[in-house]
Amino acid sequence: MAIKLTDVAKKAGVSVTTVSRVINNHGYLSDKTKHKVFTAMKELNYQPNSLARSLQGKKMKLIGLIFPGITNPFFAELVQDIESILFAKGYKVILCNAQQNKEKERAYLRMLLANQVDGIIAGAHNLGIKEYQELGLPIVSFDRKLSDNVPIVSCDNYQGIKFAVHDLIQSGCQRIFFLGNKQLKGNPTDQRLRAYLNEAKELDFIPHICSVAFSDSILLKNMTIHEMLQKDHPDGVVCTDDLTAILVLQEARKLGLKVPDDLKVIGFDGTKEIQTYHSELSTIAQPINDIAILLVKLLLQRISHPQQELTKMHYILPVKLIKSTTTA
Amino acid sequence: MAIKLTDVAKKAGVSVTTVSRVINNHGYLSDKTKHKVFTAMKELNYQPNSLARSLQGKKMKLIGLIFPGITNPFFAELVQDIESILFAKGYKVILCNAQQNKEKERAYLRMLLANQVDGIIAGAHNLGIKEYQELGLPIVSFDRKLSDNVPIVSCDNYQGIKFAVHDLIQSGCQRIFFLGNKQLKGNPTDQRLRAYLNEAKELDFIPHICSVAFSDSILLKNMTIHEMLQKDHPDGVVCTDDLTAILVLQEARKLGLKVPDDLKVIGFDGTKEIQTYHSELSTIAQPINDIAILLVKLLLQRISHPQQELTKMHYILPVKLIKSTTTA
DNA sequence: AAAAATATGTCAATCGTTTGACATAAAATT
DNA sequence: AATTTTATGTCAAACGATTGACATATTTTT
Repeated sequence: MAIKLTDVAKKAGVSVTTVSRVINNHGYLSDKTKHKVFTAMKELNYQPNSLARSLQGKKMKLIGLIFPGITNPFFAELVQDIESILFAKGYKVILCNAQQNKEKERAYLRMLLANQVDGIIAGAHNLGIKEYQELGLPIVSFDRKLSDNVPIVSCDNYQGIKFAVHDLIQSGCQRIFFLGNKQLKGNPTDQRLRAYLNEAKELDFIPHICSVAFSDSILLKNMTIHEMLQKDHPDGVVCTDDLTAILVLQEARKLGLKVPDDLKVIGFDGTKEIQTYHSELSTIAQPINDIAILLVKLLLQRISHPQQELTKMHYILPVKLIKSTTTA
Repeated sequence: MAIKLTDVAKKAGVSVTTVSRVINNHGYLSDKTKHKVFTAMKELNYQPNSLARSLQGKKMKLIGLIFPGITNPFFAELVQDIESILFAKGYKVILCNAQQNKEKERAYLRMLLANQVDGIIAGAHNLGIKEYQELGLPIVSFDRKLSDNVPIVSCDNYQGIKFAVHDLIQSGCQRIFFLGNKQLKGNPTDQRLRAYLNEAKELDFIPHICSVAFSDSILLKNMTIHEMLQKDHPDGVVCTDDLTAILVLQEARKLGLKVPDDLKVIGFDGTKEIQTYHSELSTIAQPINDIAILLVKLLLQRISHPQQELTKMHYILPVKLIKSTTTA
């Protein structure tokens, strides 16, 4: 059995109450006793049982992270940053890969509740608003509208696509396609398509939307991209994520199209990984680390002041154009 | 406050004991009562408090995953697979990004202990054997020797590099370099260098080792690779991971070397991501999903039969050569 | 009709920790 | 020397669920 409070008390020659008081710094305590207790704890390598503590009302210091998965480098970097920041603040993280699965996400929510997490950072959103509202837990959301009382953090999606379109225009493109999800669901990411359409009007070019969904298989995406390139002859493609942009580059190569001469491509996300291992790709970089910092900050605020009114519901962080050779 | 046992009992019109019995299927129970209780649980959306249950000695159904991080696609895919498999078996996962940090890893171990995890899957190894032995927890390890009583799962590292070398030889290479970690620490991955050296002897070529560490920065890696390509003029490079292989391809392009004509490159890992987004790269593919399945299977065995003697300490799974254009 | 099996309830202890109430003793302040 | 402050101890009740002991019905089987 693991070491417990009574063992520490015995070793230190004090009562359990005193040990507990030392740990929780509660009531009067002499330096001598504190020292005795701390050394006993060290010698026995004592770790208070989180479960028992939190039954008493103490916080579990546990956060649930719900994301579609971590194989997309964007989510991998975001989740890793969030975990690191939380760990530094003494929090632990339960990882939930919800994929595109409603039932799995619902099961995760129940499980997180049963495990007394202090809060949730949600970046996957297969469920309706209702199930999130009913939780009665501090939640913050990345890039999706979950419910009226859940703050959202996102990058400046509108400005990002505006940058992208302007970059292509300045590089001389005339047939600029939008490649991404075309469904508008009331989420911040809807601004990407909005920005594209507005800029088309503004800059007077004809909008062309080629629709691929996040959940489409690679084969399907490749097919769609192949058809677009072959039939519609775009000279510029704005992609709503970097991975899709790379598929475009690969299909272009197969078709013998020269990038950037025949075709210019720009992505979205700007992860370290893509910038390192696909350094040719121009992209719109989301400030991943800042997003992570803000998500954590807002969540911890909600946790420590649950009934405090939210002054701001939507936090928009700036994006950066990273120009490379695919739009040279 | 969350719904608890007493609330369910009241709603169902039975005693708490009965509700607990229904949940744990313990003792005599009529279908009628079971039904009453289950409907009450559903109506109230009741979730038993895991903490309280596991104070009673029930398992937390919680597993700690210790890995260097998840931004490397190999670990991302492995961790995601492990999580999915565990979730399907009713387990939850605490994510630990140990990086290259001894202290962080130690802190994670303490934390996992305090949170009463049922076991640990370890893929990061900054710590010595001792700290892992002292845990008194079921552990399984990926690719590293942790301790005499911790089973190891790894791919067939030796065969992998042997495949790689043979592939380069068959493609006509004569100056084949090994690019990776050259330190031997008693881990299964040591077999990679061993295989290279043995094959050099066997096939009668001069071994050249270019050392880059997993923890080196990208800049440093690039510099090392640049020098190797420029000074030593290899015509084939065996890399111990795909990401490094891609750096080689990028540096080669900068130097105007034609791949595969002037230089052939082969990687190691074979993640879905690299195969999709760097489909040009020849590589040795680890069976990631099978590794995940086996790690979980072994861990759950250790958890359910903790004192059962281990019949086998090292599980080696086969690798596959995936031939593409960088070794054409 | 008696015996056995099934079904439910009451009560209390337990898991490890926290915390308030209360007692008491030593040290510091008047 | 009297009073206040500081330091520690004892005791017991929580937190929410589990489970064994025991009692008492209600069914089912002989």
